[in-house]
Amino acid sequence: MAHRPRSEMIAETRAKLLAAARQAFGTVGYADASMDDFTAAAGLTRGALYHHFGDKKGLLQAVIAEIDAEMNERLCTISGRAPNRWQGFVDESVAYIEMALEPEIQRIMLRDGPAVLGDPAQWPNANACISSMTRSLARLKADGAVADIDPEAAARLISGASLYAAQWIANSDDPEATSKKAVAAFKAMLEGFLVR
Amino acid sequence: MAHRPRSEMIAETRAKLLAAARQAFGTVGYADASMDDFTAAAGLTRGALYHHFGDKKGLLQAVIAEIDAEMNERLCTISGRAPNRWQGFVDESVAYIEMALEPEIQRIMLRDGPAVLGDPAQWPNANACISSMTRSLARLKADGAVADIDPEAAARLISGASLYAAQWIANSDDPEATSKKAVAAFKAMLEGFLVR
DNA sequence: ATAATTGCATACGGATCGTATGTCAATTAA
DNA sequence: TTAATTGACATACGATCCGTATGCAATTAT
Repeated sequence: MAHRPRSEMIAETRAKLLAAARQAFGTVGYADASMDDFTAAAGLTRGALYHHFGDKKGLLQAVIAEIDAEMNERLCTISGRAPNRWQGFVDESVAYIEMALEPEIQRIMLRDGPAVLGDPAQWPNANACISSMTRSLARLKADGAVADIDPEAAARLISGASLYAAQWIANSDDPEATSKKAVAAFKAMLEGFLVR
Repeated sequence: MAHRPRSEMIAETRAKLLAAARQAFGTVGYADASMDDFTAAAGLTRGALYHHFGDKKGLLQAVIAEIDAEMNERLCTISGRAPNRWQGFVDESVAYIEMALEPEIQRIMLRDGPAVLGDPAQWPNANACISSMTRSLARLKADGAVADIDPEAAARLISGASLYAAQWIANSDDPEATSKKAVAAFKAMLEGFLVR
C-alpha cells in the first residue's frame, strides 16, 4: 500500500488539470484561458500541463473527449427508454438540442472546438454522438421507417440544425418560447426523412 | 482635383488592409494570423490597422461584413431566377451549402467568426442571409406552401444543417459523391416543412 | 501663413505560449 | 540496504504578439 499512492497521485493531478481547464475553457473560452492562471488555481504549474497533455491543443482535445463521452452516455440512455425506434430517435435529437443549450457544451464543443481543432467529424475521439445517430438512422432505414437517404448525411444535417437551434434559443430574450418554436420546427423537419 | 486623391488614398489603404486581413484570416485562420505579418504584406503597419478598425476583432467584423454582403447578393440572384417561390427557396438553400464549401467562407464565417464574435445571429451586419431566408419562408407560409411553423426557426435549422453538411463534404475523401448524398438528404429534409 | 487636424509609423510594455533545464521523490537493481 | 534510474513536476528563458502611447508629416482650416 505504498506503491499505489504514486499512480493515484498522478491520476489525481491529471484529473485536477483537466477539471481546471474544462472550467476555464467553458467560461472564458479557449483563447482567453491563461494556462498560468488555471494551473495555479489547481495548485500546479504549466510544467505539469505540458508533461501530461503536450500543449494547449492537446489539453483541449482531452477536455473534449471527456465531454463527448458524457454526452454520448446521456443520449444513449434517453433513446434507450423510448417505446419505439423512431420515437427514440426523435427524443434523442431533441435532447441534443437541449444539451446544446448548456453554455459549457456550446462554448467548448460547438464553438472553440471546431475553431481550434477543425471539423468535428475528424476528431479522433469525439464523434460518438454522430456515429450513434448514424447507426440509429441506419436501423430505422432497415426497418423501412425512413426513406432512402444516406444515414450519415441525415445525421450531420440534424446535428447541424440542432446546434444552430440551440444557439438561437440560448441567445434569445425568451428561451422558453423560442425553444418551443424551435422544437416544433425541428420535429416537422425530421418528418421529412420519413417514408411518405 | 487635389482633395480627391487624399480621400482616395485613405479608402485605398482601408481596402488594402481589408483584403490582406481577409486573405490571412481565410488561410491560416484568425488566431494564427499575425497583424504584423499581413500589414507588412500590404505595405503598411499595425498603426494603420488600429486607426481604421480599432482592434483585431473590429477587423474581423469588417471582413465578415464584406463577405456576408457578397453571399447575400449571390443568394438573392439565385433565388430570383427560379420558376416559383418554393423552387427558389430550395435552390437558395442548396446554394448555401455550396457556398459553405468554399474554404474562406468556412473558415471565417462558420468557424472563427462564431468562436471570436459569438452567436452569428447577434452580429450587427452579418445576418443578411438568415433574414432573407426567413422572409422567403414567411412568404411561402403565406402562400400556403409551407406548414404552420415559425419561419425564423426553420431558417436557422436550415442554415445550421447546411453548414454541417458543407463541412462534411469539404473534408470527405470524395467530395463529389458526398455532395450528392448530402444534397439528396437535404432536399428530403426540406420537404418536412411542406404542408402534407 | 500659421494653426489644427488626421492618417499612419514607431516605440514600448504586458501577457502568453512553448522549450529547455533542474530537482526531488519513488521505483528498481544490485 | 544502498545505489542508480526513471519520471513527475517546477523554474527559467526566449520568442511572439497584441494594444497603447507617442511622434511625424501632410492636408485642411483660419
